[in-house]
Amino acid sequence: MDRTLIGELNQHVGETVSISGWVDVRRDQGKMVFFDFRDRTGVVQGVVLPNSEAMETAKECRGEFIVRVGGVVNKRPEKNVQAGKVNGAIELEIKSIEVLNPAETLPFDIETELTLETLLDYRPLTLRRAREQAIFKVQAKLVEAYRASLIRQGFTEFQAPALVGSDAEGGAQVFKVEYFNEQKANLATSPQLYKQIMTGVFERVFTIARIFRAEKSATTRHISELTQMDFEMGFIKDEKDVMLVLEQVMRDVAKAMAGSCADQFAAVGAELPLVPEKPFPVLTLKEAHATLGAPEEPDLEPAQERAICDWAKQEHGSDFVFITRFPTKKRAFYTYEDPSEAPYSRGFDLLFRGLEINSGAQRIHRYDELVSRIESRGMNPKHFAFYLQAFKYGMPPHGGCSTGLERLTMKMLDLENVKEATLFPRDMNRIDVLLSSTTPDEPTDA
RNA sequence: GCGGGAGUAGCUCAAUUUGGUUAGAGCGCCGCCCUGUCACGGCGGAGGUUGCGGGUUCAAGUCCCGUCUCUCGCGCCA
Repeated sequence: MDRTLIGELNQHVGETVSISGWVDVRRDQGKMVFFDFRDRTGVVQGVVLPNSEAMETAKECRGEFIVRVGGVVNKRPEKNVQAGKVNGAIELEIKSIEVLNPAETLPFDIETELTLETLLDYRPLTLRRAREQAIFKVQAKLVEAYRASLIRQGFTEFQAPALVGSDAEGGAQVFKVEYFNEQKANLATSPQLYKQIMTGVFERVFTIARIFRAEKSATTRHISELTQMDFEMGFIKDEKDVMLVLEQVMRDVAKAMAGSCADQFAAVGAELPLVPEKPFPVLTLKEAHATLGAPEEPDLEPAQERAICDWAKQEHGSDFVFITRFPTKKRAFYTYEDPSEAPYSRGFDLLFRGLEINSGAQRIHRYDELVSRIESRGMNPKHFAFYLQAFKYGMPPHGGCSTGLERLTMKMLDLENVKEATLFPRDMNRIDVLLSSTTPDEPTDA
């Protein structure tokens, strides 16, 4: 018999069906055994009645067993209806159970609170929890919405390389890689330079790239491998054009969350993002410090980021707030500075619920200017020759920005640690070794 | 990198303040019972080198030193 999905069982009341999935919970009452079964579409209760042929197998089944279950979809008696619960009005009267694969007892309790360490040590299993499923469904939807919004706005997606030849940007700590012929290579810390090159090709581009940072940071918002959602666009007047596109992306993302992730937000206990009808509030760095009654500094401290976001929520009903006009010396070398605006540059950060989730700017587009900026930062333009070709041969005025996917997911769902928003987080002390249990003799798929 | 907090059963935590008999609980697991449960319930049971090493003491989970790990904040960053 064909498989019926659990989420569609309510359309098959009175029919004999076959479902396949996991044993979520078993409640053995002696003469009767109840189960909750789950598949990708939902959960349903099954009941093995006294004297059923399935009883012997039912007694053997435990949590996480993979089973194929045959039975009849029944309406529940009135007094047994579970209001508000998925499939709460039906149940499966079990006629047969086939164990497709047994399972050992899980080393943790599936639906109780776990420490971060346990959560990550048993990641292949903890990801099966309803909460974790909700988090990564939301993350998938964030990527989908980001991509859809930019495509709608005329952007072309491209794939950025993760292996790069030199530490072009400086600043961020890099992971070194042994390359062919004793050459040195690094893992990319950003797709930035390739993104600019591609702007010279397609005018409006974006990439969703894995990047790697070897910073020795132990915080709730740092990981060593992360996903950066970047776009870059040509023919802008100034950084405000970039901010407008980003704001539209964030509005589309928020709309997607409300439209298709309400259940997931409820499962995690998070609030949907607060998006103002008016444009997102914008403060210069100077104004931000003034608003907080703090002395002017070259950047916002984490506590100040949280305070400004509280202010934006109170005064503008917005979970989002832009900060602009950072000192040029605090920004990356390619950041544009108009002489009339010095020493401030045309960069911006987007704060969301107390955290910087995006950083962007208008970029330098003139070759000579870029070369002299590189030199003034103590770097050698020869090392950037590959990149600089794009600027020597016709590069439009342009700008772009970069969103950290894990941070966005974290704040979207009000999670306490970015690692909760990362499927397989890498940090100073954690990297899973998938092949550690295989001996050299043992062939692997890798 | 700097500064706090923590490490006790498979999981989540008590017991540490003020050192003192046999280190407890809930969940999970195993056994028995249970015909309407839905975190089912009841009875019973197994399960511990208190992260590791050293020290103080008649006596250390508890105090001291070292070390490893986790965690939070700062720096830095997305």
